[in-house]
Amino acid sequence: MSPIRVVLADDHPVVRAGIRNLLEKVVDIEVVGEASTGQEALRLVNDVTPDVLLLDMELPDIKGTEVAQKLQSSKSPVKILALSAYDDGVYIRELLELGAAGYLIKEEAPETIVEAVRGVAYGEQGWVSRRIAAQMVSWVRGDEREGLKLTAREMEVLKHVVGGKTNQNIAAALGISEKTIEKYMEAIFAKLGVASRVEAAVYAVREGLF
Amino acid sequence: MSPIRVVLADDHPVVRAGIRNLLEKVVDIEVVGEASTGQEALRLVNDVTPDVLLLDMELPDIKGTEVAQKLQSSKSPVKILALSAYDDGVYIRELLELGAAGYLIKEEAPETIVEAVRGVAYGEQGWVSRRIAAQMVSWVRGDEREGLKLTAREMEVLKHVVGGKTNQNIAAALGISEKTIEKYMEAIFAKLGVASRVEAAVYAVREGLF
DNA sequence: GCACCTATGGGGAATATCCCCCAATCGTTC
DNA sequence: GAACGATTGGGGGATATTCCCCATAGGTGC
Repeated sequence: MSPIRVVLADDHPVVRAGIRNLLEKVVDIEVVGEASTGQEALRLVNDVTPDVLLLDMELPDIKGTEVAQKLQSSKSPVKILALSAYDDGVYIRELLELGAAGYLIKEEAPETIVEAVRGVAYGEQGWVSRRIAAQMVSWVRGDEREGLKLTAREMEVLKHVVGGKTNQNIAAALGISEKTIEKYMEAIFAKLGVASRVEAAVYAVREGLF
Repeated sequence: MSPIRVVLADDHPVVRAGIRNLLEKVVDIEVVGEASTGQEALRLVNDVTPDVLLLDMELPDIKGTEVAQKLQSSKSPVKILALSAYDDGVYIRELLELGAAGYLIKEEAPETIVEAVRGVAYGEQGWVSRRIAAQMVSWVRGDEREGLKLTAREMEVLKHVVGGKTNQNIAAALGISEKTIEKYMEAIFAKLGVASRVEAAVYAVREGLF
């Protein structure tokens, strides 16, 4: 059987080296490319058509979720195995909804990563870390607060809030009315369950939304 | 000559594996221990007395700066080489003031890490990444804002700000006038170099002040 | 002793924020 | 085609924030 072909995407050379070393210890996996940015990752996947893309969420240019989205819409057959330092709910939800085959956190034991790569390569879906699984339980278990998901526009506004912008600034930046920004603020507060822009910003930073 | 003995402290197994692999490729370096928490790192350094401690700043239990401080006050001869994903000024300053031998960012090329370990082991001081060096230039160059350090009271106020409290709330909580809180806010903004409570809160969360 | 920092407070005014009210358009979904 | 969500916008008003002005009292340092 031919080996599983893997592309690594992570902005830290050390992390890439670590994973590459890890995967190449086993005979049935071959690392066929490394990318340090989202753009590179997309290009590489197109060029070398790997079986699995090990995709870090914290890339400098494009967000991991966007990379996944682009691959999904381009009907790429690559299996995406997301890798993140954080177990933040928003990312996980988004990723899995975008059809990622799995989601691992970096605290994971090295052997688990090998297992996961092998698993998704052979078609397993929903390969997630134990801690992620625990978190997903809470979503299913009653507190399925639909509101958690911000719209694209709301996320954009929130990003500016975190950047310390005033409603006026944000309105100018987005080219829409300040009144509309106020509307978004209200929606954001309601969805995040907070009562002020400061709390919203703190929430966003803590959850690693940006 | 006996090899350089190194202890790795990082909460991500993958990162540890990567660095270990990297360092063990060269004959004059030996990894004699791995820690995933600050406590473990402290214990390991005492037990195996390595030459160099490669210390990640984002540990789950104790902050990297505290680990450095404890080692410093216990007169440990270990050379601390700080490792962080971020080039944030506060950490760097604190670390270097605590006598860390160097500060690397994870974006660093693998070979540089080997060089840095070797450098500090042989007594070099102030081994920093190029990007860090660039940042330090701005500190030296005139804008030597000593004010960066907040007073105890200011920290207390800032903590409440992060908690989403209004000036009125904070005044009530601290049993002082709202007007005084306003004064503290102005001082905090000036010292942190921000222009609003939102920015101050975001700064505090990002720097892990609480 | 005098300068300096920390902590405390008042007055006033220009903005900014937040929370209600109201509404239209466009796309998807049932 | 009707209902829903996403996006856009207006009006009005109660608070909150920020930035100036001013001040006093206590501690530390040289």
